[in-house]
Amino acid sequence: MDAKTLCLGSLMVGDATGYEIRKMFEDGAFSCFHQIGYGSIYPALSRLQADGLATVTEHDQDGRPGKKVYAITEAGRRAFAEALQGPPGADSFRSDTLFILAFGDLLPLERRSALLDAYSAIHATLLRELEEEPIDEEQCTPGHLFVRNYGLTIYKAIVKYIADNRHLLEQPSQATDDQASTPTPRTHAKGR
Amino acid sequence: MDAKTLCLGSLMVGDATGYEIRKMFEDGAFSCFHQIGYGSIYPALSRLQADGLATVTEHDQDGRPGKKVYAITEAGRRAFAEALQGPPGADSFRSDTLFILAFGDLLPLERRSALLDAYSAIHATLLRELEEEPIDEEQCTPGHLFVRNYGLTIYKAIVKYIADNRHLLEQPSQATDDQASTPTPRTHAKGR
DNA sequence: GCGTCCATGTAAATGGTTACATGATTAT
DNA sequence: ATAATCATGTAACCATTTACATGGACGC
Repeated sequence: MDAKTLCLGSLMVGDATGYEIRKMFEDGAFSCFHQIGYGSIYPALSRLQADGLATVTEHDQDGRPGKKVYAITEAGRRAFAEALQGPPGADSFRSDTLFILAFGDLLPLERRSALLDAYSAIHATLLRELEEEPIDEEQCTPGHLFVRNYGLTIYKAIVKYIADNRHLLEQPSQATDDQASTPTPRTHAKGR
Repeated sequence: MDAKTLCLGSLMVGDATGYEIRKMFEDGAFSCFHQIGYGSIYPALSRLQADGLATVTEHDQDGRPGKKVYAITEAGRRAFAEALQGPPGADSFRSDTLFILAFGDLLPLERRSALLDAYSAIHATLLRELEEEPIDEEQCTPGHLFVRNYGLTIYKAIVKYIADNRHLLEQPSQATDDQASTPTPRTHAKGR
């Protein structure tokens, strides 16, 4: 899903500046399933405007760079509806933390604990932010509700999983507890 | 986390060809939290070899291109342990399906149902594959167990969430049930 | 016969992230 | 004072994805 469509989606919810759009993907409603930075947003908004899919209103503010509030046009709504038509691309999930944790036995115990703490904390924060985010009765569609609750549910499941299973990784047993620079070589399984 | 480190991780588990490494990220143990294609793997393996972090053994097979089995070296193990040291990058999750579903009220009912069915089915499949994947007693570390169970737990949570909440999106009530080319314009919230 | 699995690799294109450049206001 | 928030935009860099090129074996 390209940045243009993502921005159109934001504008479907309401008029916004580039700055506000990024916030929607950082904190807001969309944060759990897509993220984009300024580097994608501003060029996308320019193209949207050039293509007649959005309009701009400049609100000059003393000092600060003039706020550019974008609004979706009728053509923009059509283009968005059309973009929603095609078969969706596959989900993609990447987690360095989980990858590192998979090799936890190469790490000292404190580091394992620190990683687990941080990973739990970040999801607890995300959960809290989603919970606290006000739901605008007026324009909260069933779809928005569905994905919001989805986020809540998954974040909760993650926090719970870590609490319930961190003991698996926090047994001091493992190979080396000191940060040995020579990790114990294990015998490999024969190539299939 | 770059492709080189990812490949080293694969080789830590056991010797493998580029083809087999990709499978580990497509079906196997790592599939739930990182994915890479041939385009990243083969160049990475070449560089690994050039840097002395892996060795190759060519098993010529009649007809087919010679199988190149890579094995991690002692230097490779050290490099991998070091790569695990730094602070992990943030997780990244992207889902076109959830984004589309968030705007479900622009879609006809059948499409909403089809999307939900497909999304549930794919996670059910992923779940089954992870469950069926044999766990090699010998070399199954606590870390591997932790991330495997993590995958199982999350996939289960997703399938369950969809079953429990799809009704939110499957009410025929919504705006247009026929695929209207003019989606009902809603009044926007004032920009903040 | 046709499609899929095994198996490797390269090249181009796409597109996103990061860093840079700028600067006032507001809260601590 | 200092940090964070508001606010826009560009350019270089990096990396992944996609398409291409090749081809035998095996099951349907």
